[in-house]
Amino acid sequence: MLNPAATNKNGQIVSLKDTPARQPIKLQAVKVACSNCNLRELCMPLGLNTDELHRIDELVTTRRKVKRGTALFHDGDKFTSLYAIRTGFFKTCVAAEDGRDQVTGFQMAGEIVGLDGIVHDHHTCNAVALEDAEVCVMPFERLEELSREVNVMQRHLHKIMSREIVRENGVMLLLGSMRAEERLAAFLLNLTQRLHTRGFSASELVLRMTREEIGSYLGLKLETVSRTFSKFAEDGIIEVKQRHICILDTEALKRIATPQTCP
Amino acid sequence: MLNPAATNKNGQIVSLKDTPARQPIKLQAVKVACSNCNLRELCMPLGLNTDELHRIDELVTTRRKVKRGTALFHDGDKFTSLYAIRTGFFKTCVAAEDGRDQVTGFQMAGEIVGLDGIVHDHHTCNAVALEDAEVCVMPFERLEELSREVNVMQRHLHKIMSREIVRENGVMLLLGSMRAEERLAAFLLNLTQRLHTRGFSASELVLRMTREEIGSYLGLKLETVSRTFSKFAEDGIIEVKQRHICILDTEALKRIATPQTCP
DNA sequence: CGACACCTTGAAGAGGTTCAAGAAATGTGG
DNA sequence: CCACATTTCTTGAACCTCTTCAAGGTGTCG
Repeated sequence: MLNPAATNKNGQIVSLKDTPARQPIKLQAVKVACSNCNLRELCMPLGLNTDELHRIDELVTTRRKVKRGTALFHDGDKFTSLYAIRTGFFKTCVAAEDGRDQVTGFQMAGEIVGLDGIVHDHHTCNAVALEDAEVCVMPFERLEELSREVNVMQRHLHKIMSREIVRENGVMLLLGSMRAEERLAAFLLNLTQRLHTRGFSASELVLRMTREEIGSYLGLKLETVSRTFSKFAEDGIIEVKQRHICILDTEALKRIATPQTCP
Repeated sequence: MLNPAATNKNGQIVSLKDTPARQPIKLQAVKVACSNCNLRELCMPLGLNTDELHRIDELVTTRRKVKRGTALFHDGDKFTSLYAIRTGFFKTCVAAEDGRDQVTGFQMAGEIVGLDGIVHDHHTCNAVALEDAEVCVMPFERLEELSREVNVMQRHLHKIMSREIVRENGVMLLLGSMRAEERLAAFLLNLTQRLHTRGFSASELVLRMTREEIGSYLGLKLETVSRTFSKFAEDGIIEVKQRHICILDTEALKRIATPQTCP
């Protein structure tokens, strides 16, 4: 029903409903307008009136392209803006002094990164593109101004931050009390659910990250991730071909991710 | 130098610099005023002018007492307010369907709880007092109104949320990539540092939570927490008498919490 | 004083890690 | 476009950290 292959030639996730212009036009020449953006319902509040919509078009003045493997921002960078992901896929990670680092999240189109920077005026994590990406730059001062004047925008900003807090609570639950299979099952369900929201298949996906990155996020070693994938495949729950995953039995994944205490 | 026993008869942490009135006066009769509160510098932004200070006094209309072991709010409760802790000590925890629950944080005087509720208009975790406590109720609508009108307040609210996000990033690093001793060392250092900020000793503390709650927070079993305490004690790093902890060698704890890759 | 919650410690066991080797995919330069 | 280097993934075997199960000790509160 839904098209699992709604990606461009690089396999990137490009859009919710249609594909943006592919011609190599100068970006500066393209009018950046949230009011016309097909991702608006993911980044922006609903229920804006015409006037408010125009106000919001003043928020994003520039877009920025980020090449695969490079950082949108680094730990320590001055904080100036939040970023709404337009295309591509990111990871955020924090680094300990001894070099260990921990992936704290994976972000896809329509999601916001950069919230970590607000508190100290400097970022405290790295945001790295896992595939060529483009983000909408939202200067934070302008965002604050806007949310003083447009109530729904204010509430929206607060919800975005609260959502991130709640998401991290969930990750803490995962890291603190789940076993390897439960973690990976929960991870796959989370990814597919978010992809599904964006119009993709709920049963087929292409992982944008390595086993090591998945492991870091889930508090496991890459070998454990690989083994657990293999186990799921043996059990007929998923099909694995490198980064291509087919989910054959969603219910089984759900049972694994949220085990029921037998009554 | 600093008085580690700046607690009231119940061992509660009561204040930053002096002790509030102990007489059993009706709370409604006491004028609630942030401008006079000795914890203001912990909850509220600095650099408010006189006018802004008075505006802020309109924010907190009521205080609420929470008995030890009872909840300030539950998972599922309607979200109405944020709470600034005035006295006492809280834990927040999320519950999985199967009954497991995960402590997501411990909060002390001057800290804010309730941020999880914003995104869905309902709370998604429980906030439970670990000792008799009192909180300042900050109706969120009023807080939003205030932050529309007082810029420093707006920025402050954003920083509080961002700080929580950054804190949780740190916990994810801990849960995802540290070993038991590292976790407990980091935990002790974090607690004492926060207590120190509030005028208490940096080397002596009384734990407000059980070994099980510490374990839940750190992703360990209570036995492991207990054993690790014992190990630290054997090594002469701390002294443990039930919930009374004396830190004898802070540097050792730091070395354990952030191991250096030998050069 | 007795009941209850909390903490400590030991011994056995399991789940995940570490180390290692090889296979598959991907990227690079001639 | 192919050869080669590099990265990524898989799988096995030994090991280790933490958990589980169990028992006893300590402290607290009605």
